[in-house]
Amino acid sequence: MTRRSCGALRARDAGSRVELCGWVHRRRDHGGLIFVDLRDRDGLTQVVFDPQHAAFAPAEHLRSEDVLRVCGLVRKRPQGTENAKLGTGEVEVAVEELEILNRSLVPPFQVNVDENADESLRLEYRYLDLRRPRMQRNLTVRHRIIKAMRDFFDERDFLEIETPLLIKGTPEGARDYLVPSRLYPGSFYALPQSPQLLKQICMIAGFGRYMQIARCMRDEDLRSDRQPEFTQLDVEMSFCTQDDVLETMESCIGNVWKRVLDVELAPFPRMTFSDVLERFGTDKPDLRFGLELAVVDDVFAGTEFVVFRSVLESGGAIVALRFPGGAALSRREFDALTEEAKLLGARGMVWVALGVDGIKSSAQRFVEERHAAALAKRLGAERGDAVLLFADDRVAALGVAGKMRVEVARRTGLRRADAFAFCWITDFPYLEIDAETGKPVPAHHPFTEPAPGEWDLIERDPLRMRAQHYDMVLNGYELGSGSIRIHKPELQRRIFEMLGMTAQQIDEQFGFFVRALDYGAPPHGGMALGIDRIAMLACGEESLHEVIAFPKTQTARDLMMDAPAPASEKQLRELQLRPQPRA
RNA sequence: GGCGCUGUAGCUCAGUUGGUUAGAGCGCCGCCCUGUCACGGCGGAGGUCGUGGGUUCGAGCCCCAUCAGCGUCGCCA
Repeated sequence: MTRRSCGALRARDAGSRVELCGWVHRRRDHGGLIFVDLRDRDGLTQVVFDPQHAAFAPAEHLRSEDVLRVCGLVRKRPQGTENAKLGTGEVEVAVEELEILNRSLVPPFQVNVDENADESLRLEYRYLDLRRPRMQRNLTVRHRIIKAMRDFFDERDFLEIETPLLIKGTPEGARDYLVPSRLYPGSFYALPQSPQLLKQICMIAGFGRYMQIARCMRDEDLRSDRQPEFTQLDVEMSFCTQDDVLETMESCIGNVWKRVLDVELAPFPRMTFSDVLERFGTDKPDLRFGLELAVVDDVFAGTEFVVFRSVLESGGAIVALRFPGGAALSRREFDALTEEAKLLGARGMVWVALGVDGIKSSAQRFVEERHAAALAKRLGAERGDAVLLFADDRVAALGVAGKMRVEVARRTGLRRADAFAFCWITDFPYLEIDAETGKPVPAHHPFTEPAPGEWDLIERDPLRMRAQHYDMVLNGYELGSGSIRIHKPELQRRIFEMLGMTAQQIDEQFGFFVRALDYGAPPHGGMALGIDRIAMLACGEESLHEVIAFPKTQTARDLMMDAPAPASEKQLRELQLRPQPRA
């Protein structure tokens, strides 16, 4: 008698006696014969109860999700009753012994059917939701991804080093989750937004090659692709160039896709930030389809059309997007599309339908055959397509056109669910103008090394300075960023000063780090990739909820545990905390 | 924090212009059935429509507020 999983048995096992443990997936009671599909993580096996055995009577009262141990004889199913849909479908187990290990209440939603429950109900009864095939499959894929990553870096002589969860907060960046200190009332640990400084210190400590599957927390609002608590593949290397990091991370992902999904990835295209913005209107382009944007100021040079003319005169741009087959849209549909564009931030939208019987446009009087021909040529559009035009200041027009590009692709079915289009974005600007203060601030984090030979721009033309910073993008999602770090203490202080920090502030907040740089910090760089997003896309899912065992809702609650929850008086007293009455 | 969508039976949903006893499928309960696998057949129970207020002779439907889930903008160095 051997224990087997519910997905294991095959025709060759016929004749052996086995023990199976699992949940009642479904029961089919024929009166004189009862079939039960027994389920575990591995699959389903049909077990049969025959009236000749003592197990038959209790089997009449089995219900969905009861937990069983059965023993019996594996036998081939009678000819013609095999089930090709099941891996175990050639055989069944004739039950000789039944033990009901536990009963289940009637579940609040059907566990044996995918896709039928409300999100909040699934989260409240997450243990039942996780029993379902979809979540079992997704979490298995997630496990394999993480395993493949660890194996890959182990093979390359990286060391996994755990960094603490209770650390010192940083005022910059995302909002910290704070943990009050009992021993130091009024003081707080912060939970890491990332192990950034700690992994850099690991380089200073001489470990050379670090990786970690790291939990990170950010107290910001959620999205379907953003959780307050997430897992990242965190990597750092010493004595490396940007190309070294890119090669390492690309190989890692290539390995993961090969080992987990058996998909051979092509080399990732590399694009500069300014290039990708011009072509796709975003720094995280979805490259599963073309539909590249075109700036068509020249096509409309000297136009009488007041909207375009005023934008051009004020230094703005007109950005064109091809809509394959879009000429078939009705005016009503174009109007709806225009509204959609406005919701995405467009000031307006001009459409040009390149119909077989001529041109139609929302700016009919100003769009002539020569305009249409020029647009078609620039975009590679054909008769039957439409062209959408957005006029605004350059960045805004590109941005809206970029969002509409994705919408057009969605409508025309160009976003293939089974395609994986990775790319690298490089040469980001080092600084951007802070919208509130109008001052230049680092576009990413302040530990990034400027592009080679561009340090001196910090005095002359800081906004032209580029960063040795890079993003990995997949299907329009940012998977993660990395950079070559500053390793010279004086340069690091320089950046902090540019941020407006005094020497004292630098010492209070980052003193430990700058001091570490003072003691022989090697040149180093690295990257972090969001494992939740990687798992989501690898599983073909559109929400992180589907690849995280116990996710938070959009309001950062755990519906199963009902967290967060108030602390007891005793706990608050010990921490010397007192909740403020609500204003 | 702003805007939007959703909330009706255990679950997924339908519910006409506000008008008697709020429907369906699945699930559940009972009976029957020895080859089903979304088993089948017969019968049955079950909801006052997220919550609170308002308009009205009358509200699932209209209005206001509120809660929850989701989407989106802000935010995410």
